[in-house]
Amino acid sequence: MSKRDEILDVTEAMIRQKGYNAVSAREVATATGIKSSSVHYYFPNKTDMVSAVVQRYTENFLNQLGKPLELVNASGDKYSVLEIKSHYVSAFRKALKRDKKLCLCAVLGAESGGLPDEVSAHTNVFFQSNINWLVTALESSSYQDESTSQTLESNLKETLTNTAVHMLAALQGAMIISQTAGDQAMFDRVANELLK
Amino acid sequence: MSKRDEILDVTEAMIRQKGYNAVSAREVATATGIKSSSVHYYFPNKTDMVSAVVQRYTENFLNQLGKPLELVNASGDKYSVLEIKSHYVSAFRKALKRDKKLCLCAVLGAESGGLPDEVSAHTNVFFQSNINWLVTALESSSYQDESTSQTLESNLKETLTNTAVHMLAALQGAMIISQTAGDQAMFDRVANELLK
DNA sequence: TTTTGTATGTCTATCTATAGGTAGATGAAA
DNA sequence: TTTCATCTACCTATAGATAGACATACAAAA
Repeated sequence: MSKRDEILDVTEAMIRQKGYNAVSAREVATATGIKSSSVHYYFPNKTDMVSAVVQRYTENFLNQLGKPLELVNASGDKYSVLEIKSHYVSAFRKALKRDKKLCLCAVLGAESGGLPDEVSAHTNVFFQSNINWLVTALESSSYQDESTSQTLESNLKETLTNTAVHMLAALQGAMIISQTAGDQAMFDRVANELLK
Repeated sequence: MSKRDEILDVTEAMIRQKGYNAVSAREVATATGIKSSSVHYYFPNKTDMVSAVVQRYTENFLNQLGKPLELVNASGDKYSVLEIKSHYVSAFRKALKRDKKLCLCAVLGAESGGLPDEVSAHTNVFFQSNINWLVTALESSSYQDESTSQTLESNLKETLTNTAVHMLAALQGAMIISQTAGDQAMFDRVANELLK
């Protein structure tokens, strides 16, 4: 792995654990076996560095989700609404349980009032992309789903957006509460509610 | 108002906007018209200061909610489940719309991995108290509510805890997304979903 | 083939600003 | 005359950032 990528990895992990302002170039440098001036060689300043982290994180996360219109299960059938939700919840569950850390953008979003504009803008992109992904995925499934056939089509997108924002918000909040309580079962309570 | 309270006010506001590590004693001092050494007169160190902020915040928040077993509406009737939920959602809506700031504990929870233990412990108390409040309030209403009569009583508390954690998580997440997006309507989308 | 040039990645050393915190003087109030 | 609340002055550590030296590697020119 390139040094640049190592720096991004370390920075991401540290921010997810402690927040933007608790991470310094020196600390990142030490953890990657170089000096802080070498960190500045790759990223002229902290804003650039963290912006790169957020962009890469967003990309990776969306890749992990896959294309919202190409989700098929083991039998080759298009995902149902419930399967989409379950798939989406799993992405966050993994992030929490595998890395034992919050979502990067939950942390940055919480601090967003004190971040460089560029960083909070990228954080917002993460949120908006997630909402888009969910709406797109749910939309394609909803047309095949009888339960929504009563809904006027003009309102469908609005309704799905509400669902999407709700899911994203609940999952972000669940990770925060779960981590603060030191109890992963808190996350599962929310995850289960979302799949009811 | 006492200088001590002024310091707590300013500190709370600043943390809610920018996070724990973006707030310094000097900044707090300047905003309250004193010197940083005077801040240390009231609070020997930052951990003490922020712990006091969190405790006061939790107290105030619970006071604002009222006693969970004494909630009555205009007609003098005990709150229904929906009324309880609506009452609870309103408490956060106020915090967001009046102060234009996140919940203090959403911010601290997100940073909790990098906070002094004492501070994150107090943050956790906020979360647990909220969950308790909701479970207690919902419990008293659920006994009167037909829709839950099928539920086995032994499972009721578990079920209500799931609902409570879910609501808290969704509201915290909604505030974060809303603030990052600079769009309060995001919060309302979630609030409406929770009251469906 | 040797030399020279240029880019890459790293370092040491350093700057300025700010952080958290302390010591101890001072003046007003009880 | 002691307590309270404030100040000035200061300390040490760390933050973000920069300048410029140095080594290596590889490519073009002599």
